[in-house]
Amino acid sequence: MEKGQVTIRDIALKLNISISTVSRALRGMADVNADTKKRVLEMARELNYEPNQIAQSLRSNRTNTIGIIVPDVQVHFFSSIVSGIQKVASKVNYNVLFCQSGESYQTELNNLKALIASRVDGLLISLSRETEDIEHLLRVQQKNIPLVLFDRISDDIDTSKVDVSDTDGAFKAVKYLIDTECRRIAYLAGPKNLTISNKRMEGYLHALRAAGITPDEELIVHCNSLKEDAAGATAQLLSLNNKPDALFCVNDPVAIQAIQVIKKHNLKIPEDISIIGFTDDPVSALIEPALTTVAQPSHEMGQCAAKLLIDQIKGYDGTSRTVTLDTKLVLRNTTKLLNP
Amino acid sequence: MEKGQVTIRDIALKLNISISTVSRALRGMADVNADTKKRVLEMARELNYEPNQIAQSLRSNRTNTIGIIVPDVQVHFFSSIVSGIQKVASKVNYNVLFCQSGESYQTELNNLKALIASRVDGLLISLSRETEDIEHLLRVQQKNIPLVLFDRISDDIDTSKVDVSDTDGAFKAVKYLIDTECRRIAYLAGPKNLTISNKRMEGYLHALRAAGITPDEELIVHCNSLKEDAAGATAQLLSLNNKPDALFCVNDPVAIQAIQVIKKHNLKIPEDISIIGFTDDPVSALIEPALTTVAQPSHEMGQCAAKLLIDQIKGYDGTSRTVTLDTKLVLRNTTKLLNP
DNA sequence: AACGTTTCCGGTAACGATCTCGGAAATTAA
DNA sequence: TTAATTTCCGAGATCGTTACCGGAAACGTT
Repeated sequence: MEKGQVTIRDIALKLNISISTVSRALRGMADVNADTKKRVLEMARELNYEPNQIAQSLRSNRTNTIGIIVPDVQVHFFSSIVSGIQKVASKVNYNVLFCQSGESYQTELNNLKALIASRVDGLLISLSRETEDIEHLLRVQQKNIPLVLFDRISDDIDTSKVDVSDTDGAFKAVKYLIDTECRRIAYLAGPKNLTISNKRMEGYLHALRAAGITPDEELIVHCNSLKEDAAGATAQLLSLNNKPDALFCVNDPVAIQAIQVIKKHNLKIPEDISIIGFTDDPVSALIEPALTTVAQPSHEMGQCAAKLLIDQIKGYDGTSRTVTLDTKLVLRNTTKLLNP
Repeated sequence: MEKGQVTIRDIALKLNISISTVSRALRGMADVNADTKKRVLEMARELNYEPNQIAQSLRSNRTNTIGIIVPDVQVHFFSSIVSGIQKVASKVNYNVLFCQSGESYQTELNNLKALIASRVDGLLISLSRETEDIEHLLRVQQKNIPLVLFDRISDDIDTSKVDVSDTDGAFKAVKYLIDTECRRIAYLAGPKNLTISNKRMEGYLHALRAAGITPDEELIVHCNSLKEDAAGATAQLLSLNNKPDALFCVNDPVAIQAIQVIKKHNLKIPEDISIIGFTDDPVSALIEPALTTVAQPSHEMGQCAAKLLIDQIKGYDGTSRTVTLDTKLVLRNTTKLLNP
């Protein structure tokens, strides 16, 4: 029973040959005797040898590992992305070092430091809600580490990005609300510095203006820490003299909170007030009433981001590209039917 | 603009001192002049130096990295565990290499191979549904790699484990059904080789017998690939001459499927048929009717497993321990009220 | 003044794998 | 038989870091 793990040196000693030969045999190189090669492979299997990727990495300066930072993997949207990333990575023999920022800028910095120290070959990051300064990302670029941002991206850095058509998705949602006779449409927004929240706001405003409706500032409410604020924000909207007849929400959790509050106020959904969310969380199809929402292809987003990154690592593509995935309005029961 | 990253050698060259001194200075060792140390630290910051953990790992034979394998991180129960693991690990400066088996035995083997090659300091594994043979886990032990199993554990290996009180949780659930006047209680089970499914069956049978009810084999139905089978199994139960008046389900997704089918049959929940799930998925509180379920502390399970593993890695505890976390019956609206 | 101590620093050998180089043995060609 | 070539293998350097060892100053002690 040895202490550490088996090395090529152990194999070499057992067979009384040099480690160079063992290395060549294991890597399947040409200039090694067929018989020697067979003996090496057999011995490797017998000793249960596994190559030491740490040593390989040090030598080759490549770790075959990519790093991910997401805000919180407990959010289904992110776990779905992480799943997509991991599957693609594993298919091309890349490992995945996984971190969570917990929506904290400081933790994001720490995560990044750890991943850089681990010499990941590339990075996939979805920014924390607190992150405004992207100095740390620029430092990543200075080190020539390939970087792909997804979902929570930043416009202040020139790198590859994957996002969804937020503006267009919001536009489609709000247009649908207008088409189903809603006129006072509120927007339950996210934090003011969150890019995706702002892009969805653009779509919201655009749809209103396109229909000749003047946006009412009273109807745009921001909420920060999702659940708690969302309930308060909804209550605030319902207490207006001139109540909204529809609610467009920055994401599904907010929409679900809104539904609970509206139910408590004994208002009918969608007759009194229509609701549309964003994301298509699995919960949304199961709640009562089932939530109409703008679906984002989360799994595909992860796969796409991973592919972009790996292409960059392998040097297939040096340019930074932004891929925008399509969103789709999924009609359920929190919205009225379109009149034919 | 250099090619690779900055090394202590670069710092040494710039300051015209030896790499040994730089190393000592960076590690804050005693025998280095205060002024020299200051200059080294300043230069390190100026050059944006990050220690190469790969080299450190090779030298020290420790990677400060643990590996996780879960079946599917998109399942909330697992993402919650993974989140708990990652938080604990990060707090003690451990990295997390993340893999998914996708419920495939072969993929689990591949994952394990990759993690061993990466020389993780320890492993956290929740077995795939396909896994029956645990030879691969024994090989891990032969290599003296600390291993902790969680949730999907196996009785055939002596190692640290974290699970929940499955049997007791099932017992409490079924007892509650009996206490609320249910008599023909069906069990919608998982695959036959799944330990947790069998343990829950034990609790189910125990509760029945304790109440003097003879278990009816007709009322125990197994389903494999979760969603599709669950619907079929439920339909099968509803087509019996002597229908069940309650359904105990191996997990929440199965219960939720069952609810949909039962609704379609125009049966009233819980008046005609009561339902209890297992896990307490976040969805369960939001669906209509809200699902009564046996809650498992998933986040805590992750944290506990990570702590056990890290204690083992650091050599605080060499013995293999099994921690069983408590389950809690969460009463909602798919069950009748208890008569006082 | 001669000695021991302390302070600080550099050389060198590892960790495990790979790659380059060169050389010995075996084979072929002349 | 000798020369040329092929086949196969080993020595050594290297990746970035740390640990061990030893040495040169600078200091204090008698």
